[in-house]
Amino acid sequence: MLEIAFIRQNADVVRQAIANKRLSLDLDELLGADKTRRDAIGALDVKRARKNQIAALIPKATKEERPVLIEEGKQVKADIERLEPVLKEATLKYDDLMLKVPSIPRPEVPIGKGEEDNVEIRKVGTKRSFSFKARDHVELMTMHAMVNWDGPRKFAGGRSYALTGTGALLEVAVTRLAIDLLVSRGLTLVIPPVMVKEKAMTGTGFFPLGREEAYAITADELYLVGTSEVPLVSLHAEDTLEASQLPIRYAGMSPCFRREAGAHGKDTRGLYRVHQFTKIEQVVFCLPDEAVAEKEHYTLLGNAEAILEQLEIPYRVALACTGEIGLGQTRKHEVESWMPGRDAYSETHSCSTLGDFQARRSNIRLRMPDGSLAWPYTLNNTAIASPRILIPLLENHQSEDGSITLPKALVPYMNGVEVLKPKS
RNA sequence: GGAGAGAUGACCGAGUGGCCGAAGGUGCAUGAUUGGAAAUCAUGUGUAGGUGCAAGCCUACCGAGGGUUCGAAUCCCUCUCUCUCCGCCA
Repeated sequence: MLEIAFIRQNADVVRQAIANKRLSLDLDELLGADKTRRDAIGALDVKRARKNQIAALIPKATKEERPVLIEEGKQVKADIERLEPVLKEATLKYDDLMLKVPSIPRPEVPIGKGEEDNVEIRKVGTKRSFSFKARDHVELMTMHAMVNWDGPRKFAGGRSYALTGTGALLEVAVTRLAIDLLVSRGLTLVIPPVMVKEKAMTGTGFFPLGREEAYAITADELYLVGTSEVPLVSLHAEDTLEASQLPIRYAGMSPCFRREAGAHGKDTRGLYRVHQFTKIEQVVFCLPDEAVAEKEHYTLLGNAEAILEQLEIPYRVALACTGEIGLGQTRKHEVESWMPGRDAYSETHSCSTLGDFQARRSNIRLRMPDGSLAWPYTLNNTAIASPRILIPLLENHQSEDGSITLPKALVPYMNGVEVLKPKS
């Protein structure tokens, strides 16, 4: 969320950000709502001031003055009751529009529409060239009985699955590997609630625009989170943090739920796009300083890369263009792992800086050493998301007979097993 | 799920209709005192919005929302959260 004063003074900058992020918000509508709201506040404050004056005068008034004042008080009360709905309506509209104002992308973010406009930063690792016909993860996982495909689709619907046997063990293994790496690098592991109130979704920027993406538990007015970023950031909602507490670095572990409402018919094969997955997410709160945030951003990116390195998965890092970064993000790097079955680098990690966007929305304050109040910056990045990460893991480490040679770092997490042999 | 208690400023805590943004205490800050500290004394110490060049002024906020009243921290209703006991349960 941007500050209204900033929006008023930099309307063109905000308009440009709206256009570059491919949003449809009409800024003039917001500025109009702001004007209406401020006019209403002005008119109402005058009446309220008079109300308070009268209320203070009455106890001191003489018998004769009293009825006159009470009469005026009634009149003022009527005026207030007439003005309040005007303000309320203006405020509702204003609040609604404010939640749709994007943060301003940082200058280095390339302007563009879609994925094709993302800028590749680097490629790491070498794509394997296979001397045999490589299988995709669906074939491999089927050979290894790592997944039950059909059962869940009957009782849980499309895009559902059950990891079984070594498939399930692999998820536990990569998850634990990621946790250990992050903890060794100073992050605090958190297992947060995954059912949250609307304000957590709004506070982190996923609502209102992403409402269709979330599962709602209507009976209890709760929502299933699509990432532990939501509860981890919300952990400090309404708090005032001390500057000395920062940076706060969390590693969240949670199931994640996504309706994939806008992706019907897309990526339907296999486990690339599913409704439920497990993710270890990194979340950082830091001082509102671009240099500090930049350092944290690249540290988070480095953590993700270290995990891919341990898993011996070739990947590339791209700087997402304006059309591909979210409402609140000011900069996003995508880490795309090489997936031979798709013959493409595909997103497995997403590293974002959000500036004070989430802090403002979630009302996370920061007490600076000089006593002043500020808003901390927040950042996040995937550490590992499974089963998606199993796709490059299995596909890149397969042999001709379908067996999987596990990367060294993963072996201890698989009880010393080095090679997984297919069941059939 | 049932019964009860509660929610006031950084913290503790008073306040059951009017001059209460809120007593008192603690903490914190500044100053005085001191060789220095403690103690003591004095002063100050919330957030947000509106307006103004500024000093300031006005408004809102005593868990949240609504109601009664000329006037609500205080009365009424709804909700949320916390605690205690009972029940159920991994």
